[in-house]
Amino acid sequence: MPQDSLEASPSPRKRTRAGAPRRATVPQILNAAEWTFGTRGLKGTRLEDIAKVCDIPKGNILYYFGSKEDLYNATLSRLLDVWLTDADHWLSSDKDPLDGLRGYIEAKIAFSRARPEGSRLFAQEVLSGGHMVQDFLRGELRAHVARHVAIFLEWQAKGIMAPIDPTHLLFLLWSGTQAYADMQVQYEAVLDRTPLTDGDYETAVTTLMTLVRPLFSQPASGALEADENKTLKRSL
Amino acid sequence: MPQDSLEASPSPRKRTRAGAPRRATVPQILNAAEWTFGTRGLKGTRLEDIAKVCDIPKGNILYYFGSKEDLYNATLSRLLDVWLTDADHWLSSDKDPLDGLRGYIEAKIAFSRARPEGSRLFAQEVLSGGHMVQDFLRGELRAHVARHVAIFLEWQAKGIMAPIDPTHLLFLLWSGTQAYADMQVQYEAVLDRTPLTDGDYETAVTTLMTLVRPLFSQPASGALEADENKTLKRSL
DNA sequence: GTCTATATGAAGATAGAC
DNA sequence: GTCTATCTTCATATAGAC
Repeated sequence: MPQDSLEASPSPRKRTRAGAPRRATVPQILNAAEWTFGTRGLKGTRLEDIAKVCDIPKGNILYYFGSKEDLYNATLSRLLDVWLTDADHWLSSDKDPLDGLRGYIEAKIAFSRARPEGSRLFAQEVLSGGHMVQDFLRGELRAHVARHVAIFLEWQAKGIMAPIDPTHLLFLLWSGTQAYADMQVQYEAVLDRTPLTDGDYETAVTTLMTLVRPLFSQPASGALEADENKTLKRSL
Repeated sequence: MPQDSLEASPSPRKRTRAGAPRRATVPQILNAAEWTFGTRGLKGTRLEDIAKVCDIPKGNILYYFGSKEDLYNATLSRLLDVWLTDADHWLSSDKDPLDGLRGYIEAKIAFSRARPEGSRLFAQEVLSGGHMVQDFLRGELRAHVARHVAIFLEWQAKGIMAPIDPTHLLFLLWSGTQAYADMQVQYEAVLDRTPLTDGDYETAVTTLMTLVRPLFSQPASGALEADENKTLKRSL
């Protein structure tokens, strides 16, 4: 029940069996809120818009959540919960690096495709200064980064990964994958396709993998095709 | 006078020598608007905020620009003008690919650093559906992409560039560089530095170059350092 | 041509009905 | 416990003063 943590629930004292409408409505509101906040921002969103999507009177939203800002926070926190856990387990020091990275990249791209509004919501928030997610950024996210950086460093210590700044590499993986949600309309306009196709998202993964692969190559398989006749052993 | 194109100037019929306050005030307003719109979005921005920065009464803004939306459009269009021209000349088929790419990447990062609000303004706009920049996306930007893609394809035809999707590679260059403006607070939180240092931005460039370099390697210089003793000639 | 006081409208929150 | 009518605030835009 991650989303309940921030919810201003009006005294759920006695374990009432009522609240059937509540259990149905609250997640519905959160979904609609994620969509609307993600595309229109906090200020750009009217509670009535969310209400209309849910087909409920706008007052009800303020009944379930105390205020517009509270709803915004609840929506954000539900999102952040999914986020990290989703891609976190892909990278570990014992797995094959390239397999792990491919899984990570595919997971991030899949998220951008499946829940673009979520990605956009977070982007909107960070873009606007990220005041609502300061704790998250300085806490959970920093820990998440530290874990992944440690893995990269381990690989580099073992000599199986090229010397590249681990943190900035992560930044590039984030931005490259999330942009397929955040900059979606830009990409659609450039590619002249709405929506983007399966093939487009596959190409996205392939392109990222092509850039990442040489970091692990002995020496550089895949950079140029049809070229397997080269020195395959490295100095280590 | 790019910004005048969208400006609702009230009948500048007779070539009046007045407008001295105008010439001083209008750019000032546009600068303040770029900042405010970029960090708070269209809806999140109050004309009074912009007015306060410029130290003028808020009514004046509506005098110079017809409406809030008109000011927003003017701000956007001034930004887009700078944008493409800025990095456009770095890539050309006769230059050395890696030099060109380094120039391009450095220019984009420099822009992210020098004018982060501008980058954020554009990001906000695209994130929100990009309705105000549809023409730009489907016109100038698409042409810009076509030019660069053509160069990449030429390099690939010559066999000096690895087979990677040119458009998606561009996407990654954009997202990777712009994120240093758009996701600035996130990066600052992760790196625990505010603001980011010269070194951080240098590392950003280096990291991107490390990923891009193998695309042009004979066969893969730079992927792992201290390893210049390998086959330097390719099959072509 | 430049600036200011006022009107108009919209959206969030509250209090009270069911 | 759930929902709705009303209040209040606040920001844009207008009209008119200087």
